[in-house]
Amino acid sequence: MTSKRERTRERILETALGLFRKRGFDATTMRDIAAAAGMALGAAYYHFRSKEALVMAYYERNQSAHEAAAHARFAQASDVTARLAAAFHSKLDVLSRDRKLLGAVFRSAGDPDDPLSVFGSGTAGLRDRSTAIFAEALAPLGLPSATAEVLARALWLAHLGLLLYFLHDRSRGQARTRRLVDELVGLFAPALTFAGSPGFAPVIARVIGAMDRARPPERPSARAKNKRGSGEGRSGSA
Amino acid sequence: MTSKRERTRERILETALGLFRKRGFDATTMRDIAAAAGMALGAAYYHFRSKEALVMAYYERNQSAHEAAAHARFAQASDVTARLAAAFHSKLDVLSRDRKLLGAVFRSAGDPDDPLSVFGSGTAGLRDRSTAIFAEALAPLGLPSATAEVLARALWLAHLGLLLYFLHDRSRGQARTRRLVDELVGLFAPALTFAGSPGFAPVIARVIGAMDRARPPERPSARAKNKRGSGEGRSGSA
DNA sequence: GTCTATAACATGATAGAC
DNA sequence: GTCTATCATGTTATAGAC
Repeated sequence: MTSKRERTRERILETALGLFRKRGFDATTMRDIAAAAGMALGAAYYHFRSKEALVMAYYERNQSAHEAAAHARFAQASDVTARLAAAFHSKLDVLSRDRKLLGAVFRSAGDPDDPLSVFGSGTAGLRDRSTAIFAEALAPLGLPSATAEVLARALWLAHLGLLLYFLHDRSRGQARTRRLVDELVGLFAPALTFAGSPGFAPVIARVIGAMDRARPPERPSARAKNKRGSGEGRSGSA
Repeated sequence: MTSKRERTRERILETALGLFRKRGFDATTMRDIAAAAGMALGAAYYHFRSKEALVMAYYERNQSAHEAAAHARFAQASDVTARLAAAFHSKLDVLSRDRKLLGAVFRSAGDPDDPLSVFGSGTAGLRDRSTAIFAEALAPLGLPSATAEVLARALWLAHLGLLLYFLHDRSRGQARTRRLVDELVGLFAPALTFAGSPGFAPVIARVIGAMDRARPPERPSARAKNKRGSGEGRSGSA
């Protein structure tokens, strides 16, 4: 039994996505969404604290879709080249209708205080799930776990870049992005085969060391939603 | 002799940067800027068509600073490892005070229609200048020009990633970012030495081919400033 | 051409009543 | 949970002073 809360949330999200797809993210206002969902502006904000939160909710849902799609493809793909291509292509498949929304995901990337930043702690769960798919793609290599983890993270990063490319790609059906995936996977996947060989151990160790030292210590998550430094508005809970 | 126009522009930009640095980009309003610069809101907009345009003006200026700083360092650095480190570190030097502004640069990255997007045609000039610095760092290798160009572009891309890391880096003096530069440069620069050797020619050719096919054809620059699909506002020049 | 003063607008977001 | 104000801000517009 879905609660009323959930049903309302769903209705808002569905309505918003429809409008985003049709007009784009910026051209769709929260008032449009609320009106189309048959409720007042405030009600929409009650369920989603910001317009970008709607995109994040969508993205969370899509993560599940990506997992399903990737797993389906993985079942047919045993070698790493095919599995990597499967991981990337299935992501593109899942997002194909929604390039217009995708930009909103990146908008907060450069703001460390934004809870919705792709790199922030607020999205860690989603990030881990996404990274896990790439780890699965690499599974047949049987790499040491530390190596596999580093590679999966690197692939997740590359996948972000790919989405950026995808989003800017005006070729029909984003054919260029599709080809780019094939070319890059074809180029680098064979090299990965060597990543487990003993000769590369020192290199791998060095990369792992560098990435470990580089990884920021998890901060206690500063829940700073207030952009306006002074403008406390009327939120005066003195 | 600087025109009045230029002097006023300078004053606005300087004031804005001061406020951005102190309070951050979002917390600084155009009204604040105009007031602090001792002029009316309209005057600020007369000189800068948008708030982000201020950031871009700043970025343009910083590009020049980076060129100067990098060249100064290049004069002392002959081997590629040192030159690459110089290129990256000088960029960080130039931006060190301004991490709070940097986020604004990335905000529009995911919007293909935004003239200020780092990947868009509106910023092509700045992008080329920035890429050129990395090409200079590689100069001692004497690589074929096609190879050098591909590598320089790749480095420019990596440098964007570095800025993203820099911006999120909360370590004191962004020490982690500094170390990351050293580690990555130390790791990859030696490998670049082989990029010119005949054995790697086929690999390089393949990468160049992939990147050429992937590069989008320069579009005739759709100067779309109008985000709101329908909202023509009052600009009704029927 | 540069700027002031002021009003207006659309939108994202919030507070407080019901 | 939902609605009705109400706000702050980016941005545009207008009319005129120098």
